[in-house]
Amino acid sequence: MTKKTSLKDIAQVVGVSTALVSYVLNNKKENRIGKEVAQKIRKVARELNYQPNQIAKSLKTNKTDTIGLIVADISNPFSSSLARIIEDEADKHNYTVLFGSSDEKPQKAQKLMTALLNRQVDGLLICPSEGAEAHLIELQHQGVPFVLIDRYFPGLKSNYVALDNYGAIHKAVQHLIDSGFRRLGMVTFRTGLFTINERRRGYLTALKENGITARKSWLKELPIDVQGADIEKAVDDLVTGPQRVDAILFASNVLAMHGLKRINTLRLNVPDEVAVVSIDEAEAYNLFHTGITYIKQPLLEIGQMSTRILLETIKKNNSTTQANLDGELIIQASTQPVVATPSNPVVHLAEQDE
Amino acid sequence: MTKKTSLKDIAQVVGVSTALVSYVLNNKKENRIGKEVAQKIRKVARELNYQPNQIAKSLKTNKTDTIGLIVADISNPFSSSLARIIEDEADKHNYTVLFGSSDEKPQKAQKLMTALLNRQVDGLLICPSEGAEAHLIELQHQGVPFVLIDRYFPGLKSNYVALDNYGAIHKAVQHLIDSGFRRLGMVTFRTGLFTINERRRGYLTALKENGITARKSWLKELPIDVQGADIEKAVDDLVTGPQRVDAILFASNVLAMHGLKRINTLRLNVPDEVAVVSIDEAEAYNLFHTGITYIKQPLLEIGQMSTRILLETIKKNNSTTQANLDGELIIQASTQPVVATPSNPVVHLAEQDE
DNA sequence: ATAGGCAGTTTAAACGATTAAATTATTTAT
DNA sequence: ATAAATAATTTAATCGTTTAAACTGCCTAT
Repeated sequence: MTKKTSLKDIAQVVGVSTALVSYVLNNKKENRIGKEVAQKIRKVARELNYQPNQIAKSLKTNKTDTIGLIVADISNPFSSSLARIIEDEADKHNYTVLFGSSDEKPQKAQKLMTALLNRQVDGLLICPSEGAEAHLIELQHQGVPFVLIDRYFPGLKSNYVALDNYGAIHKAVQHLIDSGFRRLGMVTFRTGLFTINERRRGYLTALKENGITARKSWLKELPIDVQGADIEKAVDDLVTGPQRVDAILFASNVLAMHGLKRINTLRLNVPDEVAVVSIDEAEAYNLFHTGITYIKQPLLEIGQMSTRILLETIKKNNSTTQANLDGELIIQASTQPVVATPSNPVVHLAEQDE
Repeated sequence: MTKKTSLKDIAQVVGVSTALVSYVLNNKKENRIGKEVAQKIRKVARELNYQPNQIAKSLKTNKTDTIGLIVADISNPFSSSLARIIEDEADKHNYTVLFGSSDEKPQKAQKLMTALLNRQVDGLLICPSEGAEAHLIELQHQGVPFVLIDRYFPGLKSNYVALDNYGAIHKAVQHLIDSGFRRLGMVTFRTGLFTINERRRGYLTALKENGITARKSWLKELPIDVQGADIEKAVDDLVTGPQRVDAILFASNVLAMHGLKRINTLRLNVPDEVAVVSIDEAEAYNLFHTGITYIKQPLLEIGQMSTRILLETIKKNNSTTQANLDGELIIQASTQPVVATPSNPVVHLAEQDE
């Protein structure tokens, strides 16, 4: 790369000190600088196409105007949509975003954070994996500003912005029950993550409140690094056998994606043979033969809010903000009450088997 | 943030100069450093959890081990998948990725590049928008290493890695014709971008070679910042009227997404009423009632190759690499030859109307 | 006349690393 | 014993900025 022009170059051309050039270009000490010199400096800066070296600036000011974003996988639509919102919000404040994918692996997340922090990011937006808690405490001790996104740890007093998972799933389950479904399967993750387990709690509580005994076989908990085939297997289990369900709730877009694919392959009619609700939206749902009822996460709000909180915290480490946002239940055809037909008599077996 | 330990801190504790600490921790002058001192330095560094300040290092070495990625929109699955591959490849070489979305707007792309370059990224991976050429030439003059991804300008001698668009579309069209479809619609973008126009050329040439006269109404060219409704309208036009097509080729995943949504809404049977081919793959296609034939871009290769070329160029500005990679045609049910049935006699009207 | 004030500008240190060159200490050869 | 060679370490400049403090004229008030 050819050398870029520095303050020194401008100073030399104009015949002043670099300090003065710096003052002028940063509009400091405005009233104490000669008008003509200021103008000349600005003119020369423009002519030489001066671009400040942020690295040098950062070294001195201890600020990089850069934030780090750590998600599980940037190629996941949830993550990339969020990334885009965060990028836009950061840009509004002249911040730039460094990113990395943790693959849900704590040690990879840790390595990422170190890399980002060594590059002196001013703060972090983190979608934490299971087992991240200890390291987050470490971050707090170091005084690194950060905001958790989508997930948080109830025992950790930190900023976070997340969906009210319990409430969202509770709402979805209630809707299914109100629509006449009673044998409700759920495909979710098996993990120690509080927010994910809140989804299970929402499901179980709503069933209980409606006097439905949850069957063990209805709840499919899969590892967080699940493969598509496992999800398909879970769906197979749910829709066959004497204890088969009449509705399935997918706890994430990845689960729904593979689940719907399987339902598609099995040529199951939705909602006649099985109703479906998903958490997260996905453009993909539009391609399914039936509109999919889903819980719409307030992504824009999550992204903007978390970014703003982070930038606030960077400015002055004040209070802790914790936000549990409401999800909106978007009702589509996949949970329409089933109308009885001769070939498909509506018989809800929930209370009568065994 | 609490102050991190610096070379100076270590030097003070051990009672040596910072230079020596630097030499030890970077394994320089290995044979000329006392064994015990070296060990002690390493020990103290570990104890104080020393993390080098990359900013300071960068200022001195003029290297940040950071590359910038500029795509049209990081939330687009094509971009985010690529981003993930690039991230992984960069990580292998201890590079970190800064990203930004240009929204296909040249001035936004320019602003982004300036921001990234001021942060002294070592090089750029760019998916350029229309009108970016002048600015890329500027980059070359500045000696900024960069590699274009997915798109390039034939008049610009620069590194690039892209799909062989002409060949890919040609292959897809030939496949449609071989499968018995003759009235082939195409939904693509209207733009000055060479690579996009290569898609149109592939389509028109393949038609011509097979003795099919392309009809103007078969080719739908939409603005690059197209809205979903426009795409749906284009599909409506293609599948209705006396000149209606029997197959549609979508020139990108965004186009296919909305197009298939519309086909879904219209309850058109694929491929009986209209065959479909798409460029780019998408998980979403799995949710469609029929498997979608598509051109699979060698994403992994594109991402890895472009990153490697960039890192090579950063190391020593040598030659120019230009790669046009082959797309693979993945044939699914959406282009199965239509079998005649009483209710759906196979009559291809291509040559007989008007 | 002369101290004080003000406008305009420069000096110089600092941020945290790297690294060529200089320095000091030790060993070896004569 | 002494010069030369080698080993181990330090000095000091540098990267491109920022910014407190010092400086230089000039003007004004006493």
